[in-house]
Amino acid sequence: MQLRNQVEWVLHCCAILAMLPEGARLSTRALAEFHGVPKEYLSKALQSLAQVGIVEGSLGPAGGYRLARPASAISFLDIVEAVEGGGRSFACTEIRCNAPCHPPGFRPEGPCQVARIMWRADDAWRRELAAQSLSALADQLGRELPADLQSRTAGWLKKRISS
Amino acid sequence: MQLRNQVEWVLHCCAILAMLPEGARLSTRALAEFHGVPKEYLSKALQSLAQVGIVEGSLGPAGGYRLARPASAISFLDIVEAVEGGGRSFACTEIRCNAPCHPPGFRPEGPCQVARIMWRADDAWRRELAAQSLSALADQLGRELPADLQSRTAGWLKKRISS
DNA sequence: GCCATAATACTCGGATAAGTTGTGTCCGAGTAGGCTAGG
DNA sequence: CCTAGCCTACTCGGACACAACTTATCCGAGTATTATGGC
Repeated sequence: MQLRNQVEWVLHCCAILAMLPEGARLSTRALAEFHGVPKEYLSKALQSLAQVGIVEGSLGPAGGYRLARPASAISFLDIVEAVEGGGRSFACTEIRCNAPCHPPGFRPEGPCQVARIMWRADDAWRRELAAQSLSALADQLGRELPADLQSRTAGWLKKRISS
Repeated sequence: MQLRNQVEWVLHCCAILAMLPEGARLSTRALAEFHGVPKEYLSKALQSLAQVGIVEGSLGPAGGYRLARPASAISFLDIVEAVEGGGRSFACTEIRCNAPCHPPGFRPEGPCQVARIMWRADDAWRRELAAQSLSALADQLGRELPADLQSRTAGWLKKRISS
């Protein structure tokens, strides 16, 4: 059970976007260069974010992406689910109905006991991610990153910011 | 992020094994027929369980699998990790080091802030699964399953039990 | 100087393809219990 | 009745095949900004 690497990419991209000045945009190319990942594939991941309204793209030169809502209103879960899809990690196929000693077409009421436990763990995972906002990540990065690195990064970004 | 269907299969198999009388074995074929899944592929999953000592197989006729330790000492996490592997769901490739404004070969101290949050969610998932034992599942099944279904199942199993 | 047009830089979406993983099948080797035949 | 050898049923492990998914790459269409050229 592995998450795609796109998840890592967009989380870092969102972190960058969250630290940008209000309204500033960054192009897919700039984000891809900054993280050293293929531009066109990253673009697909960012499109997924745009589709669910986490991020907002604009066309033309000086176009690019910016957060569609304040970073405090975007959770890790929002981002992960945008890329990875919202389904549960455990899919119950109701194999308990296949027992040859059961009458054919038998359907027990209530969800499978095994699935219930797996889903509860899944919910715990989701709760944890839902509790983490992008702004909290940005704050933490601002606190933990060495000052010289922050200023060098800010300088590099300033050259690539559109509008 | 989907778990394999093998996970569902072995969880149900373990539930059956946990409800068997002390020392009784059940062959892969019986388990596969009971759940309506391909015998040979299920066999691979059971081998994974045997490798980590959750289950114990024996050769020859009247051979088959039984739990290698009491059901109360087997957690859902044990079973899931046996099949799915113990790695984390989020793999951090340290793309924060790729920024072109950083000195080449730059390695920050401490784990990536993004990864820390993802790993915390992962830990919550693991904790939840580790807290659920096989015996708890067996108890719940004994309580919730209609009595007639239980006796029909018990009768079917009795014919297939070895030794 | 002003407007129309062209060039540019970006997003969007589809097509394609290689690599990896999940899913399933097949078969031979090894092992242990049961059955049969010969003493 | 006893024992040796065969048969059967099972696990184990490897090899193989197919499908789905991941991870890209490429290209054309659409759009908005900028640059250019004619008036």
